[in-house]
Amino acid sequence: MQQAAARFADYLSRNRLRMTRERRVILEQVLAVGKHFDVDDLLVHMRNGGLRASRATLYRTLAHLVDSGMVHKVEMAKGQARYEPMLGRHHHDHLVCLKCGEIIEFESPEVERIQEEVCRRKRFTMTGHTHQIRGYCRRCSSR
Amino acid sequence: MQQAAARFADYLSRNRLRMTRERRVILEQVLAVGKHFDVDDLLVHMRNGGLRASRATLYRTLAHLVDSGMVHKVEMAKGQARYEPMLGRHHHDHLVCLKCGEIIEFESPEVERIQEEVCRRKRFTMTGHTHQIRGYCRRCSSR
DNA sequence: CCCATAATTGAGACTGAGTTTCAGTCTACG
DNA sequence: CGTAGACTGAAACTCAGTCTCAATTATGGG
Repeated sequence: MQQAAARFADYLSRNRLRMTRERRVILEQVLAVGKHFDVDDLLVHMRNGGLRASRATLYRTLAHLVDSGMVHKVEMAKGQARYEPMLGRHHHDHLVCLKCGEIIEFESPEVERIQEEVCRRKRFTMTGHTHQIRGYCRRCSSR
Repeated sequence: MQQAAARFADYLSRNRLRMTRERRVILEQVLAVGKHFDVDDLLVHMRNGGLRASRATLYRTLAHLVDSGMVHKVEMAKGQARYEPMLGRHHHDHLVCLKCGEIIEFESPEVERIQEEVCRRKRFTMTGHTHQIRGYCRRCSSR
């Protein structure tokens, strides 16, 4: 947390942005909710803790956190975005359960390698990717 | 086209749905615009041809075409959906140029294989997936 | 061939996620 | 400190897509 705050502060100052109370609170809460939350989860979590920030500020701050690389944005179908803190975590992709909404992570260096190969072949400069597998998790499948 | 119409008619009757003028026109236009269009492309294309259907009907009919497997829906970031006819075409994924919007297709049986392997390991029943690589196409990269 | 029934349509209201605006507030450099 | 310029919240707005409902139309049975 100390470290995260420092890193965010660093990002902010490098971009002539300011460390405000709202940004401090939001960073702290993002770390507290843990992985795979959406803006409403965060809002509820904050209110439960007696804290608040407007939706607009939440979106604005999340954008900065994403920009700084401290948080990843995961685009789900129909434009519902979820976020996950990436503090020293590895890149990974997701299995998404269509029934219960569970999100399971997976990583595959092999897929990464193939992606790079594909880009090389197509002369494409990759800046990012999304790889999502949809279906039913173990629990939901068996019912 | 004949074939496509027959296939759609078949899908409709199997689902107690009706073959209306609007649906006929939309199917025809979907095939005419070719690959990777969004709803506005389709609407414009139709108006240029002196044809029309309401937005609501367009969305409803596209949903049926997707359901019948004749068209695939490609979810882009921020909930902008694009569609592509799949008449006897192979499954594939996409490279998306962030600058000019070009969409390049790629397929990788190897990735498919890995996906299945991942699902097996996680006891996950896959019903579909999205695999998109974002970046800059050859032309946009070199500028 | 015609009718009744149920599906379909279009216009426009509505939704939900996210963005923008703008006046008042606050941060932090000098 | 003071102040330029960044930040914030409320509310208006945008955008893609969905829903409602009254009027229209396809279709299967007689």
